[in-house]
Amino acid sequence: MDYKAKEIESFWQKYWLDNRYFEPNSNEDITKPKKYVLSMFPYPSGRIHMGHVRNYTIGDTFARYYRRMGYNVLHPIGWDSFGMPAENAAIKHAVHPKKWTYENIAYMRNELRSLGLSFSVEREFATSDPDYSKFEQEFIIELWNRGLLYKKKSHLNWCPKDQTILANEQVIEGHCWRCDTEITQKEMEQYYLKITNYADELLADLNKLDQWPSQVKLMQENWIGKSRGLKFSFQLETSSLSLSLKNIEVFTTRPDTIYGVSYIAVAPEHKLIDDLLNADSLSDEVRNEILTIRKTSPRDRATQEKSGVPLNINAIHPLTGEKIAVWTANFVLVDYGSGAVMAVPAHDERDFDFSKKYNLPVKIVIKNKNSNIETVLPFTDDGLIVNSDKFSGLDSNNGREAVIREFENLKIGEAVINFKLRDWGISRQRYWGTPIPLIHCKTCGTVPEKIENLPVSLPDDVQITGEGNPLDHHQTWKHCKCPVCGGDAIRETDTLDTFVESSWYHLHYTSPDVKNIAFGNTDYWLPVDHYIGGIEHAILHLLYSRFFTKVLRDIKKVNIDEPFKHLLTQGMVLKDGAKMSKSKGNVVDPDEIIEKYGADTARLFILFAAPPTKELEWNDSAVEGAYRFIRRLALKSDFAFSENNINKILELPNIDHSKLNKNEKFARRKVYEAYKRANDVFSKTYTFNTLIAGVMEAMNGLEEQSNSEIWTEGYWVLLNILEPIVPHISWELSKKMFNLANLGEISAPDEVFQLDQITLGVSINGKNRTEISVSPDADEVEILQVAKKSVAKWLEGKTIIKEIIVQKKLINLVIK
RNA sequence: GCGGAUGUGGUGAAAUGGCAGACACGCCAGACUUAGGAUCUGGUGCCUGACGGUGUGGAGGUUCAAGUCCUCUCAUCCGCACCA
Repeated sequence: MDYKAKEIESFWQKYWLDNRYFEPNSNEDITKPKKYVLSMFPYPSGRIHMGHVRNYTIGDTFARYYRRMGYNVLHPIGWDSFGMPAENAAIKHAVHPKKWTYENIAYMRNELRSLGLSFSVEREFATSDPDYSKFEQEFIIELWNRGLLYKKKSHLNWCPKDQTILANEQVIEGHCWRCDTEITQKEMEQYYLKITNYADELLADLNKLDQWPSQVKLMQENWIGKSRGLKFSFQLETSSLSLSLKNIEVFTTRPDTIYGVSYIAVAPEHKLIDDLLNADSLSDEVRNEILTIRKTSPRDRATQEKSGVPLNINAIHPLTGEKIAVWTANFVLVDYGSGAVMAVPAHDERDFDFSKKYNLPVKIVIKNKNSNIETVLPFTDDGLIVNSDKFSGLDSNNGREAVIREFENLKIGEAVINFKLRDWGISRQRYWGTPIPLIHCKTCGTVPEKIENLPVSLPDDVQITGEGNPLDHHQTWKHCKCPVCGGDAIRETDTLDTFVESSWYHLHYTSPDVKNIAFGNTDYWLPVDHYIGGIEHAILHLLYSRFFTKVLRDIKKVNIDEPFKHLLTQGMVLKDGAKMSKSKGNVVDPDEIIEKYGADTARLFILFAAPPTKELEWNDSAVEGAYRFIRRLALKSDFAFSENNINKILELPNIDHSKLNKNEKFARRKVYEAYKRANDVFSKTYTFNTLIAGVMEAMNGLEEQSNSEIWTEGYWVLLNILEPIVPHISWELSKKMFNLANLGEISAPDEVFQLDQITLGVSINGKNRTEISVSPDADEVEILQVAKKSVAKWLEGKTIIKEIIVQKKLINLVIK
C-alpha cells in the first residue's frame, strides 16, 4: 500500500470526531475502570510550538493506550486564556484581548486536531469563559467568608508615568518596559490566600506522592521551608527614650549558639525603626542610611554587599544580662520570623561578614567535635558547645533542646515552627483576568457580590493603553449597588492572578456539562492518573493546585487530598543544543512538519528520539528516518494482507509454532517481546523510545522470513502496539486488514518465548572470551563442560578456582 | 554559596550488578538505476596488518563480575538564592 499521510490523517481525524470516539462515558453508574490523563493546558499564545507537540503527544499516547485496554478515559483539553500577553497585544496592535484570545484558541484548536490528539471535544473550555469565572467567583466568595482570602498592604512595582502596577518581568533594570520610566515601590492593599494555613499538610502530603519525580518534591519542600527553632525576646534599654516597643522578638534555629550573640540586627522596615524615626533619636546620617535601604527593592538588596547602621540602642541578653548593640541591616527580611535576628558571627556566615565589616565582637561557642582540628570561622556546623555556662560540654543537638527547655521553664521563650512559604498574593491590577467578586461599600465595608449576580463579567467596552487599570476607569462598570444595604458602592477593580484558574481546571473537566456544572462525578474521575507538563511548573502551579484541591476538599466540593497521582515532567525540545526561540532563529514549526511528513511522523520522531523526561534534540534527518519507517510499515503490509482480499481477517491466525523454521520463530518472538515491552513501558518506565525500538526490531525480524501468516500476526500485534503512537496509519491499516478487530487486548502465547537453543557468554576472570550455544534444558555439568571446551586455549596450564553460572546469561571461570 | 540532575561511538540513545553500544540518524562500500536526497545488500566504538588489546568524564574502592554500588574529583545544565 502506498503511504499518503495527508489523506489518511484527515480521514481519520474526521471519523474520530464524527463518532465521538474520544468522549468519556459520563453515565453516573459507571462500572468500567477509569483513567484520567491530562497534559497541562496551554496559554493560547497564537500558534503551537514543539514543546506543545511533545506534551500533548505524550498525553495522547497514554490516553489511547488505556482506551485500547478497555478503560473509560477522560482526556480533556482547554485554554488558560486570561493573562498579560492578550493585553500586550491590545497595546501593540489595538486588538481587543477577547478577540485576540478567542481567535488564537480557534487557530490552535485546529493545530492540535491536526496532530490527531484524542481530546474530548465536549469538555473543552477556556478559563476566560464567563461560565468558568462564575464557578471560580463562587469559590472566591466562599474563601472570603471563611477568612482564607484577606487583604493586606504590600509593596508593588509602580510606574509613575503609566500609573500602573508592573509585574516583575515588566521591570527591566529598574525601568518600565513600555516607557522606560524609573519604577518605584508603592504600598497598596492586596488580596492574599492563606496558603500558609496548609503549609504543614502541603509538606507532609508530599510523602503520598510516590509517583512524582523526587526533585519536584524536593523543590516544593525547600519552597515550603519548614524549620523548628526558638522564639524569644530581648529587653530593650530604653530608659532615655519613650518607645512603644519595649523588646525585640527574634527567631533562631540555633539556640545552641545563644551565648555567642554579639549584636542584634533588625530589618529596615522593623517597627523599632519606625519608633526611633518618630522619636527623632537618630542622627541625620543614620536616618539617611536607613531611608536609602528602605528604598531599595528586596531583589536588589539580595545582590548588594551586607551593610547596616547601629541604632545607638542596647538590648539585654536574657541569660547573661550582657548589653548587646542593636543594628539594622540590609540582609534582614522583615517578613520572615519576626523581622529581627540574634547575630552569632562565629557560627553564621552572614553575621560573620557583617561583623567583619563593622568590627563587631566574635565569640566562639561551638567547637569542632574532633578537638584536633582548629576551628575556622565562621564554623557553621554542629559541634561541641563551649563558653556557654551550664550548657558547655553538650553537643549542638542536645544543646538546642536544653536551651529551648531553659527558655520555656523561665517562661521567656518557646519552641516554634517557621515556614518560608508566604501567603499567595492573588490580586492583579489588570483588565484581562477574572474579576474579584467583592464590592466596597462605605457603610458595610468590603462585601461579596450576591451569588445570583455571578458571574461578575468584564465589560467589553474598554480602551487598553497600558496606562492605569481599564476597570478602574470604567465608570458604569465600577459603580454599583451594595449587595447588603443597597447603597452606592464600588466594585473591586483588581482581577485574579491567572494561577487561580489553573489551580482547579483539572477538577472542572470532571463535569459532563462544563457550562452549567462545576464538577461531575469527582469520586469516580479523581485524581488525575497521569499529569504531563513542563518542569517549569514544579513549584508554583503544582503547589497552588495542591493547595486549591485541599481547600475545595475542606469546603466539601471534592473528596481527595492530592490531585495528581503520577506526574511526568517532560524535557525541553532543543535545536542545535539550545532551546528553540525566535531570537536564536532555531525554531521548527510544527505545522510545517505536519504538512511535509504528517502528524504520525512528528509523533513517532518525538517519542523515539529520547525518553520523555529528557531533553529532546531536534534532528531533521532523524525525522526523515521516522517517516521512512512509517512508509515501510504501509508498504510491507502487502506481505500480511492482499488488498484484493475482500474478506478481512477478523482473528489471529492459528500458527503451529513447532513447525516453524528458525527465522520464523525469531520473528514471532520479536513481535511478542515488543508487545510485552509495550505493556511494561506504559505501566512502569514510560520510555516510549524503547517501545518503538522494540517494534522496529520486530519489523526487522519479520523481514527475515516470508511466512504470510506470521506477517499477518505480526501486523495484528504491531499495529496494536503502535496505535497510541502513530494512530492514523495504525487505524488505516487495521481497518483495511482486520476491520479494527486487532485494536483490543492481546495475550502473548507462551510458546513463542521458548527457545530451541540459548546463547551463553563465557568469561574468564570476568573478561568476556567467547559464547556457547546450548539447549535450554542443559544442566550445569553439561554447560560447564561445553564452556570449558570453548575456552580451552585460555585454560592451558591454569587451575580453575571458581565457576560461576548465571542462568541464561553467562559462565565466569576464575583461574590462576 | 546551597540543593538537584546529567556525563556512554561522529549524533540521538539502549543496557533488574551478568557478553557495553539494542534501535535509529550519519558515514563508508556495493547493487539497481539516465539520475538519486528513492530502494536494497554489507560494514561502521577506538588502536592493530592480524592475534589481540582497549573502552561508559577522571582517580580510587567493593565484587567472581561495575555504565550500574561506595568514596573523592572534574565538567555541563537546572532550581533556590541572605529564610536567621
